[in-house]
Amino acid sequence: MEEPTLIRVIIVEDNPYIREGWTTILDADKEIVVKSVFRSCEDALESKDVAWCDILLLDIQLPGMLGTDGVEKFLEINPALSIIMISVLEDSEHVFKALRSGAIGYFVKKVSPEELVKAVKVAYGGGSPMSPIIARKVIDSMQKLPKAKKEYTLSDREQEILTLLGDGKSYSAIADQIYLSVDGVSYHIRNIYRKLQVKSKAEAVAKGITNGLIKIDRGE
Amino acid sequence: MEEPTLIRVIIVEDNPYIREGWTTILDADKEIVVKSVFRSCEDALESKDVAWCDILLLDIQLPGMLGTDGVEKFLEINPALSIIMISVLEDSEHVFKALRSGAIGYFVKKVSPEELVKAVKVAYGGGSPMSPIIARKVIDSMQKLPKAKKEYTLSDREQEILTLLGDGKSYSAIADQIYLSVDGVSYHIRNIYRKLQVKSKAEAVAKGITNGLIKIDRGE
DNA sequence: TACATTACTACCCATTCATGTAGTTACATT
DNA sequence: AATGTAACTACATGAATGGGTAGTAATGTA
Repeated sequence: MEEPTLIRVIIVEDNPYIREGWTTILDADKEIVVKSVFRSCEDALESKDVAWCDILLLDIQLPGMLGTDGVEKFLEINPALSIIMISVLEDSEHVFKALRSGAIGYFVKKVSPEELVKAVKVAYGGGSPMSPIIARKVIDSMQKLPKAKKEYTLSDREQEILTLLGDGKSYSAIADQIYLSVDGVSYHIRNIYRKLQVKSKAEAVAKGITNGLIKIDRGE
Repeated sequence: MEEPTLIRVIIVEDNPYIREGWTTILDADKEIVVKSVFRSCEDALESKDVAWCDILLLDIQLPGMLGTDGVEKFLEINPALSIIMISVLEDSEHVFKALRSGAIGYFVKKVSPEELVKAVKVAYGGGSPMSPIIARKVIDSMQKLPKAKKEYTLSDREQEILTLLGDGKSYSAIADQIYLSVDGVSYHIRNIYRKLQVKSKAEAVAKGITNGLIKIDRGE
């Protein structure tokens, strides 16, 4: 019987040499045990081991379902699974697709045995194993999006009202909610329009969201 | 005269012990030279060294301007500067503020000498040095945002019109632009409202943007 | 062929919006 | 004490909006 502290790993990789190489490397570590090995997402998804294991090493270029597409399916079965992509592909497109789908780490196949073992342990410990180059791609993408925002300066009251406009509220609904006359609301909205250089609710909301002026609740 | 291949580092940190410790550690490496050391962003920003160096190690909790606020100022002076935050603070808020402002790496102060040296070299090599735990926070935030989008299926015509609504166009302006009667536009907008479960332009635009239905041009 | 759906046109109407003008009150600056 | 400004209230008005109803041509489906 194995110790309960062993890190249980599944490998999905079509190349038999790499597959066996990884298995050997990981099994050699006394904290890690490779539970199952598959050559496609389809095979792995049929297995019951997915629900029991901790870490999944997943290739992207596989016969049948691509690894990036498999990520979500594996997580549906076992949301606690930590998926590390290990692929020859290193371009931003694949990296982001994988990470946005729910993978928590990404390595290139030329990974060294030490790195592989470390990656599994890091993932098990709640971290994201990835090369600094991959990390940089992620950081760069974070920095790009919120870039083009002009600095509009709205008062607290104006932001509050703009947010309510984003919820589709009418002047009178806003007036009720913030205890103000309809004309008071109108007063602020005029000022918002002037500052944002717009002339309708829809335009104001659009600029408000794209410039981070409105705190969005994706809750509903 | 120094070799041109030396990695030039600036340190901004108010604690003199840490400051000197880092300097000693980094200077001991033969590829790295610490060019200047400051105890506040203000001091560093006055210096001309910022424009010449490669790496900036920046604390967050400083007297005067916070490191997270300083990031943008340093990058204005030298956009090629790679800024690594090294702070006692590890919460998501500070991590994201720093990284979104333009920092490319983040470490906690208990960083080991080896890690510090490695971080500087990784940053110089175009990577993002950060602990796996920090990386995980970043990945988690990536996965959260585009998550809650329900799949609303709008026709091409509806998307087209919704995008125009986002520009603040009126029914008649849209009608003119896409060669349709005002009532035709009204027809589509009603359907958009039904599908998105909203009842005003502002609300439709808000949902359109947050759910990726509107292609935003931040150009203007 | 009968029936349903889609993409409109067309008309109506109460409500809401955008905007102009004209006060009032409170507070800070000079 | 005078001036200015921010945050409102109040009134007015034409234009735009949202929603209901009805009809048509084109397309697809049973």
